[in-house]
Amino acid sequence: MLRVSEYARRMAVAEPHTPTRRRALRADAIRNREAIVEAAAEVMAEQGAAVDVREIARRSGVGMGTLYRHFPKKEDLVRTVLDQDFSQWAEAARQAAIEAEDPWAALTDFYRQALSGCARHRAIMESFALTWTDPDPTGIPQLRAVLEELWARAAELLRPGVTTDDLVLLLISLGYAAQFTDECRPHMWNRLLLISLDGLRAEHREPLPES
Amino acid sequence: MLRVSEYARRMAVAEPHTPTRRRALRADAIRNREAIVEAAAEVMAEQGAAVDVREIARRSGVGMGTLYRHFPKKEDLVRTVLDQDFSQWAEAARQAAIEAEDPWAALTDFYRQALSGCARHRAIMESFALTWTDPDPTGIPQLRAVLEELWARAAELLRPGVTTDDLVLLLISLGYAAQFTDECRPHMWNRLLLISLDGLRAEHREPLPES
DNA sequence: CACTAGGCGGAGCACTTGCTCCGCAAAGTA
DNA sequence: TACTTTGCGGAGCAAGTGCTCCGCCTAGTG
Repeated sequence: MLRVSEYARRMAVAEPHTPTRRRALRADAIRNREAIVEAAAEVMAEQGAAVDVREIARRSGVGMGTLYRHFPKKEDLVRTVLDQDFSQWAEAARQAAIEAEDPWAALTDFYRQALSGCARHRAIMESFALTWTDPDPTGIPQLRAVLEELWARAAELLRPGVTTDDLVLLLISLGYAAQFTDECRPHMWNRLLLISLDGLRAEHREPLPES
Repeated sequence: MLRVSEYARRMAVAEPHTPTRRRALRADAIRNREAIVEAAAEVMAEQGAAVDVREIARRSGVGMGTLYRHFPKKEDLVRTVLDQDFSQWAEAARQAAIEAEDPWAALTDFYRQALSGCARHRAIMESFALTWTDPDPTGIPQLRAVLEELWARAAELLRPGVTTDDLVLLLISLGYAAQFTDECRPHMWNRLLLISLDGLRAEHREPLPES
């Protein structure tokens, strides 16, 4: 019969990275992990997810071995950063919306906040393309939920037939424009936003085509 | 003193690919060149310009040497295909516009034609990103000219303050949406288009922000 | 037909990029 | 402090991709 400590060691060998670790992470390991995520977020905002892993290691002042110890696949790191940044971004936009006075201002402020985020974070825009058809999308449902609520609040003011999907696609579409023009004409997307939102108003009664 | 033929040969050695060649291209060379461009156009529409050169060689039934003889850099081939496809695409959209009955229908038909092209040609969409800030842009001026004309024709019907640049950016923005949703919801972009165009109508008088 | 310039094919080079391996360092423990 | 276990660093491997090199072939010519 095995003693408990013996059993624990065997399990630890069998699954060294199981959630119930034998010991807590070492202090330097925690520091390094945080530095990696921070550097990755910075560089992914600038260049998107296709960045060289060596660049992330360099910026975080850490070796390749360390990086891959914490994140066995590049994809793991990318997902971690995306989960974090996408959530923060969506939450900031939601806050902007709930602070608004009326339903229409809520919609406008939501888009304004969200789009200024898109303009400065390449990886977030890219993540739409990845998660749009993903069976287990990361953040889209979170975003959909917010837009669903804004849609419901503004229902009376919205053109008949407009769906939450339309609002999501509008965000993605303008997000691309925002990123596209960010360097040479930083706030040009505001004009398109105003135009599009006016097109969403209830006074337009021409029915929208089936998608 | 040199004989003329001798002189010509020396020149040919000095600049073997000068427009005034010593001889016309061989028949097989012409066939191969066309096959390469055709295959490249096909694969770039599917996958964008980042495609593997070997894939183009394979599809055109030609070796790497042949491909690089005709197009010394991948960039040369990409530009050739893009010039061709972009022009065809822009021309098709222009045709759709001039066949329309009234100025507003012209604008609508132009966008509809252009966007259905965007949806099925990745490289054209990508080329916007490349040529937007390019000092010597390939096709954008051509496109701008058409939109400029449509803008002038529809001036009375358009919201005050709307510029040709707004129309260009709207096209790019919706083009992204069209491509984005092409696989799962092929014509969803039509809804956004209708919404955006309604936002462009003269009845909206709220001034647009400076860009 | 014979000859040759021009064209062809694809193995292979150079570089990038995701990832691994293993000798070494140092955090945590008794 | 001495020792063990966890973590660290970066050279180097493997696969992908742009491009070259060179021996062979053939279209066009006389």
